[in-house]
Amino acid sequence: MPQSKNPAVGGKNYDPKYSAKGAPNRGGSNNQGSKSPGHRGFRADEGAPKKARWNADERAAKANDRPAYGDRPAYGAGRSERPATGARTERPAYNNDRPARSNDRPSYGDRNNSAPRGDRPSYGDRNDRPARSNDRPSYGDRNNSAPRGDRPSYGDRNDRPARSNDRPSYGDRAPRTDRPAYNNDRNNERPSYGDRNSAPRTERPSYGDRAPRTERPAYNNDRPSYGDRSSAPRTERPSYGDRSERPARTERPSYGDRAERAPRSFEDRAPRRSNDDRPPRRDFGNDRPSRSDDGDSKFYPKRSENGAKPTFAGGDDVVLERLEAIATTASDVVGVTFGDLGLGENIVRELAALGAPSPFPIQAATIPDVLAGRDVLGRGKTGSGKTIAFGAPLVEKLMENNGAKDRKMARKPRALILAPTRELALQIDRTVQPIARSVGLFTTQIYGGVPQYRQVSALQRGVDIIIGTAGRIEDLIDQGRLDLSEVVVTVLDEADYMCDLGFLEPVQRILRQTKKGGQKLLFSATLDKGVASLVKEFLTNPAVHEVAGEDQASSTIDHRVLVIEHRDKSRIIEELVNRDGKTLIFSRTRAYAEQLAEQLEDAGVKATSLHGDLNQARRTRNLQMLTSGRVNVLVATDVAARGIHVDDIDLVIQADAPDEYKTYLHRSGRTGRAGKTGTVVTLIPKQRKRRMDELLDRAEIEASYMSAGPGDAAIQELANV
DNA sequence: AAAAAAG
Repeated sequence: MPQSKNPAVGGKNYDPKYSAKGAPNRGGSNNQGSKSPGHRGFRADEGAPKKARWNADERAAKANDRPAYGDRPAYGAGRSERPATGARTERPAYNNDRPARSNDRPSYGDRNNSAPRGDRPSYGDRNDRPARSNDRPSYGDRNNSAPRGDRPSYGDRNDRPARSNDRPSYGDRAPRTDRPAYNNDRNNERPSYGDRNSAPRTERPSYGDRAPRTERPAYNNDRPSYGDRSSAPRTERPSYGDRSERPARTERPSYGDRAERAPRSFEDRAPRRSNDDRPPRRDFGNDRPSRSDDGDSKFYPKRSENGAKPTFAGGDDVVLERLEAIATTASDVVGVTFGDLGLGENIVRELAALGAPSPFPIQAATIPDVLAGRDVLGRGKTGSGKTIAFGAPLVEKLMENNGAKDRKMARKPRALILAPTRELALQIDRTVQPIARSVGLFTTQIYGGVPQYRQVSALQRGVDIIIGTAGRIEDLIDQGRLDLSEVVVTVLDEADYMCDLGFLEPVQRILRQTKKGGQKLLFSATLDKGVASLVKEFLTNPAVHEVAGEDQASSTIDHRVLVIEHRDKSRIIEELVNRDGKTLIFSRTRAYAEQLAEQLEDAGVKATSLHGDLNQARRTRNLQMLTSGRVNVLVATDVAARGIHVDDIDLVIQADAPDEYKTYLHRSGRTGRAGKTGTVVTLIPKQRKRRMDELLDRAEIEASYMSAGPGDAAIQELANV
């Protein structure tokens, strides 16, 4: 019997709860509900709301219903026993696969009452958890809130008048969103014990360090709080999300230098490789230019002397194919300030505080057009400052038309930023939020994997900018809790990726919910014709920008290909990772990422993993572990390929070679940042050599090949580059 | 194959 993910209705495994997944018409009023009243999927019948939501009591009851630990699936249970893919939270934790772990620690039964392990405060604290909601200080901000259990339903919350006054700045609050909600974590979604175990016990410095609650993944630790900001020495400030994705001002190659380098003609650049990276689309038909046309500069008009900008003919497939763009060179922006570009004083000041005193080329190129209200396609290589390129003018625009004066409750959001992964959405918010706050606008993150409560309540208080991922945004729309009809600016970050199979349709559905004629901004380091369908439907006469002189020749990345025997892969990786400095390893599958991380840990390497089979709390925490340096090695799937910034990754290992040149570019773009050097090592079996050649060719990357086996000195040298 | 939704 085939393992269909979408069994036919009535099939043995059919579960109405999941039937709407991915279907264009979601919220499926035609779905069957459970016939038994006690079942969570029970549908009382026609008059009922389309989704019967649990109330607090039901939730509590549900929590109590949970089987005792002893009744749960055996810890040794393999993944195959896991329920259908959809049921993430219920699945036995990963670490079930980690038999080694459980040996060196007491049984679960012992654990609850056991004495503190190492220097970690007693687990007693944990067992007391239910009490948390009472003494937990942070929610005290919401001074009047009833205890969780009694809290009014979401629908009632509009009535709370006090909110807008005592609301702490979003800047201060942000970490909470990230934090797995207590209730959920404990009652519904409590990380399985298996999950917990996988935290590297020995390295865990203290309980406080590891609980997401105290540690607040990613935020406070890494940078001074907003309050402290002014006093924090700018230069010492660690990366700030995307901001740091670009070279530190002081360290990047001077523009003068870059300008002097014989500028590689724009004609040679990216568009060429875009031509045949995917099967011909019907849209492009016979008009697809052959590769030999590439050098024909008539497709790439340069900026004319009078500065007149060639325009992009929206809907013209041939032009889009070539992604005709205005190339801005670094020398064009010398001496230009953000103020010159049309940004207001507050924003300019905030940008400086964020470490961006003057615009980068991609920013200088796109900001005026965004402010002018045009649709924009922007391409700038990884770490070239794209987040600010759209974030800052977006805020400026929102402020101009309407302003921050109108802060009424439950106002509808006016801008939307879509990202492909939750981590990226978070990171974008870390950059955009302070800019927005500097002019009194609010942002909120809307992404899955965390309870929706906080997101919904933020919406009900009223936010101006939404930053999130497709699934949860659609979910909230379906629930009637999110209304995009006033969204006048929409940004797609990693826009080409958002047009990939699986993303395109949700993105289209979301864009259709936004205000007609609203401005659309599409950005990506590898922006190409793949966005054609979106451009055609949603954009009007977009301005297309890219930055000249950003090619591999100017890169600080050393690309290596290691031709190896497949059976040696793990050992070679172990040897490569035996070094100082942060290493990011990409794996094709989640399972291998997990396995490899475990293997490295067993070998004494401080390593962890990042992939979609982890719950969001773990994902955030594990990424933070690399950021903070608590681990040196992160093994990730392509969830970490795009946009994610971690300072000082100096080695990227591709345990599995990517299939697409764009993936290669994005993965390798995690290193060599801030003008620092970085190395990318791709492991391939020799039969893959030819494919690899083609891929590198398309990516316009020059890499050196080398054959190696375990123990070869060459590997140690590589590790120490 | 991965990613993106569950109160």
